[in-house]
This record gives sequence, C-alpha cells and structure tokens, in this order.
Amino acid sequence: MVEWDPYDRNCPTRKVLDRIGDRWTVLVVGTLAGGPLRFSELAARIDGISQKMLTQTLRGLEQDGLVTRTVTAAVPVRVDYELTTAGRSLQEPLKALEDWAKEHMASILDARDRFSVEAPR
Amino acid sequence: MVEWDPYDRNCPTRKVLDRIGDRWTVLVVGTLAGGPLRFSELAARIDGISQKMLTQTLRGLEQDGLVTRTVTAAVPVRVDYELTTAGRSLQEPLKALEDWAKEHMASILDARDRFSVEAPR
DNA sequence: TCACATGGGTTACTATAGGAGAGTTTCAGC
DNA sequence: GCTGAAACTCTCCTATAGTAACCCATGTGA
Repeated sequence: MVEWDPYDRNCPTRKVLDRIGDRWTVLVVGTLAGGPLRFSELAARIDGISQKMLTQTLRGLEQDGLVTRTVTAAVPVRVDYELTTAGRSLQEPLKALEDWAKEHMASILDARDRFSVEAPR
Repeated sequence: MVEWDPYDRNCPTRKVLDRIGDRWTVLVVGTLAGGPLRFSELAARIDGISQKMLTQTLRGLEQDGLVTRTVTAAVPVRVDYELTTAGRSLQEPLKALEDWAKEHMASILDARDRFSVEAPR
C-alpha cells in the first residue's frame, strides 16, 4: 500500500477526508444504514437538508462508489439509494464519531458556556 | 443521558458534528496527538493551513474544551496548545476515520475514474 | 537610535458553499 | 390535452471559508 499522508496538501486523502467529514455525508450514510431508501424518504428523515444538497451529497457518494443509484421506470419514476460494501464499511467509523458526539455533548456545551464568561483574549 | 438526535436540525449534536467533521479540526487534533505544540509548529506540520484558519480552528477547539492554550511570557511570546482529556478521547474516532480513508483510497480513486466514463446522467 | 527579525496573531477582501424556492421532465390515468 | 407526483435542476442571494497583507511587542546588531 502506498503511504498516504493527510498532512500533505496534495495527498488525495485530503479530498476523502473532506467527503466523509462532510456534515450531510455523515447523516446520509447514517440514514441509509437501515437499508435502501428513495430520494424523498431520505429528504424526509434528514431534517433541514435541501434538495440541492441531498442530490449533491448522493452524487458525491455515488461517484466514490459508496452508494448505488437505482432508477425504476414507473410513474412517477422511483429512485432508490443503497450503501455499497465500501459504504457499509464506512458506517463503523462514522458511528464512532456519532457516539463520541453524543457522549461528549454535555461537557462541550458546558465548556462553551464557560468560555464566553472567561476568554480574556 | 438526554437522547440526542443528529437527524433533528435543532439538535446541538449537529454543531458538534460540524466541528469534529471539519477538515482542519481533524488534522489539528491528529497533529496534537503526539503532545503539545506551539502555534508555529502546528502551522508548519499541517501543510496548506493559513494562520487565520489555524487560529480559528484552535479557538473553536479551545471553546469546546478540547485543547488548552498556554501563553508563556517570553520574547517573542510563546503559545502552546495541548489536547485535554476530552480532546484525547476524540483521537480514537478520528483515527478510525483516517484509517478508513487510507484503506479505501485506492478503490475510491478507482470509482471516481470509472464514474466520469459512465455517468449517463 | 533605528532598522530588522520573530511569533502569533488581525484585517480586508475574494471565492466558494449552501439555502430558498420556482421551474423542468416524464408518463399514466382521466 | 391536462393533471399530478417524484426527482431533480436552475437561478438568485447570503454566509462562510480561504488568501494575502498588515500589525504589534520586544530583543538584537550596526
């Protein structure tokens, strides 16, 4: 395996980190964890995502081979998205992040409160 | 523990996900993993980061109680940054992400190449 | 004493990302 | 021929990320 180095500006891992660190990507992958869903179902479950961002995020994931896009010729057209094997393997690290976020929420909110009081910048 | 739900737009976990999913945050925390460093050392190791973004990222991490900022009155001033306990606990999920990125780089780059050929959008 | 170097930032500006919302396509059924 | 629903797609506009240049306090050598 080549030695990837995210600390180098030109290393492609930078782009991959951008993709998987993206807010919407985390949420889309997490939502698809339960099985395939269609566009409108994703939009409904991920509160606050715009159609544009959902389309963009899905295209990015599709491009990276992390989700598949299946069009069913019906009326109206039906489009399903599903995680690939690689996509499912991403669930684990993302879940770790999600769990960390949940676990440390309280202390972080606390720290934010204190910070605004002190902060003798 | 309260039930946090990142899929709700108003849940504060959203903000936390934004912070820890941030490209620079991942790299700064990863760089600080080896022990405390001063501002200029961080800037040198994280290729491509600007002073402004480094300052901003560090302020954010400090605000969330993930790093400490220590000013030593010397000439010129010396400022050290170090991970807190909470900050160190973040290393693990971030490392998982980094590892995932390294492991799947090849197949992702491959998928990207194929995508531009097909893609009968 | 005065220009210069050094570390750790700000400031001012520009480029890109993202949001709101209207418009588009496709095709069965009325 | 018109309607309606799903899944986009486009336009406009604001907010955030990013870049480059400047600032400030202090010690040093000429």
